[in-house]
Amino acid sequence: MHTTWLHRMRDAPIKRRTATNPESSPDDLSLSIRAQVELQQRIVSGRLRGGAKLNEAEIARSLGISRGPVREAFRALDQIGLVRFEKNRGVFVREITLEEASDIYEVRAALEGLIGRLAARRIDAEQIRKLRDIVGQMRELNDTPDDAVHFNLNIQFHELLARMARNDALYANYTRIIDELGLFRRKVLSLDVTNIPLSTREHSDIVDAVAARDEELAARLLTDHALQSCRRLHLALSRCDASSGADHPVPREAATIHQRGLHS
Amino acid sequence: MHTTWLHRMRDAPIKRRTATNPESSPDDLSLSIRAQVELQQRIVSGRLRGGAKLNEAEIARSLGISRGPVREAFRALDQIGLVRFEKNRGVFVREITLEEASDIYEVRAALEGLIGRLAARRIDAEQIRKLRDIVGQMRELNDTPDDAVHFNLNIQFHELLARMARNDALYANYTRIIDELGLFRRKVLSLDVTNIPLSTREHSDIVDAVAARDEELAARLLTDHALQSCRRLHLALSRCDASSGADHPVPREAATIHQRGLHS
DNA sequence: AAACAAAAAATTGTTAACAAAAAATCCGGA
DNA sequence: TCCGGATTTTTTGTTAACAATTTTTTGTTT
Repeated sequence: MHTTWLHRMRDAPIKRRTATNPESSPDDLSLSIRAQVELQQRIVSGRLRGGAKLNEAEIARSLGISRGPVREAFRALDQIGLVRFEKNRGVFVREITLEEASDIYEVRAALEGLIGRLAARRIDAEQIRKLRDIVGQMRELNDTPDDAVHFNLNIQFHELLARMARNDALYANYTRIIDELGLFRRKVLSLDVTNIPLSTREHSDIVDAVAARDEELAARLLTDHALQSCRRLHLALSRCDASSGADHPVPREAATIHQRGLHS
Repeated sequence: MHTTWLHRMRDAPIKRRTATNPESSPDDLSLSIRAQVELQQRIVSGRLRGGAKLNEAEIARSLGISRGPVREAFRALDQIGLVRFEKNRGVFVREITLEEASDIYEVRAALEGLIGRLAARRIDAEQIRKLRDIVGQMRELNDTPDDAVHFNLNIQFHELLARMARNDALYANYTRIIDELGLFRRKVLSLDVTNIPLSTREHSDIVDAVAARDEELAARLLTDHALQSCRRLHLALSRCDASSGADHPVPREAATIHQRGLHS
């Protein structure tokens, strides 16, 4: 339930304050949450690129709020892994190395496996129809390839499947990882790393496995699919190696908690 | 590297500001981070129990700081899933239902599988010795059972193994999930849900598999081990069902982002 | 010009005050 | 005694001011 309100917000963004629906006004969201949503969108969509410095006062001004809520949003984004604190120096959009991306892809592959298993167990006919619809849209791109469109369909497909697994913790962890990989979006989109017909075929096979309720096969296909994506990325990146050398403010040391635990 | 500084802090807490080591002073940590560490420990250790309300002013006073950094710490803890915001009502230590715990255990099982696979691939002799040492300590408890001690050894074992997988993203996600399950600590410890000899045997088998570099076996054993834990918890909880009815401030609705993504 | 030091400006970390909402208290009436 | 409503108190959400650190600029020297 509460795991999906933000996505619902995207699916049905027209909800405004009305007499019949007085509680969905943006006033229900604290300023720090609104700031977090805004910044998260800017980062994941690639409008704010990796390494960029986020100026508290400037952002606060641009959002029409004060610095307090902005700082709170920063702390949340830091935990998500989209942003990085450096004490007395500021916060920066996280930059991801190829090694880190590979690590994340490995985790994603593990989660995809579980998603496949659970989705195969719990999916219903209507949901299968939705998946096949997306695959159909992918097929149409075989004639007129458009990497950006395929990219979005791909994300849609996997996000939908993740929801169908009906495991809130899994979904939350999955979407967080996808957002983290979104830091790579610009690089991935610039290199046209995807073979659209091949990718479409893989998605089609996945739907078939899930529809057949073959948990093992669905798990294996989805795991391999994620690992393949990682591998393709590697190959493409190693091809054009010494390409872009961007100059960002050089960090010195990270002083944050990020996402690790205690176990006292 | 930066994924482990907090744990290193626990391993060697004596480091103070010295001429030779001037940078490890607590002054390097912002107040919000110190607040987060403190609160996280209190929650994960069970000193702050689920549903408890966290009063900003009171906590700020007890830590000798102002409310600003405390609020920032709250936002971070909210993202981790240890705390829950309710607008204009306050923050509460998150309560976890059995269903949620099961979901989290499923995710944990998937991650444990990957941990087993990678650890089997990358572990070295010294690390194997460390694992066997922990298993040895577990065996000593067969004579004088102590659930709390076994609990800690168990966590130590898995935390160590997670580190040996040498995948920062995996480790970060794993420890976060363990902390989340720590919200269950009180319940788990109250019921003596673990069969110590059996558990010890399972850990011994896991070390053997990893030491033999059998990735498949290690992955399977660790996955099953996690699922078994979940199952045992289920059984124990269904046994003593209508036990404790605590009365906490009743929440109304969650208004937070928690850990989900956007994908604009 | 280049390099260094000092001063000035900008930015972050922290605190304190203010505004608004919720919770607790008080009080009158059935 | 118990219930409902108004008032007071407490607590949260937000902003603004202050302190401390870093960055930039300026000025001087070689």
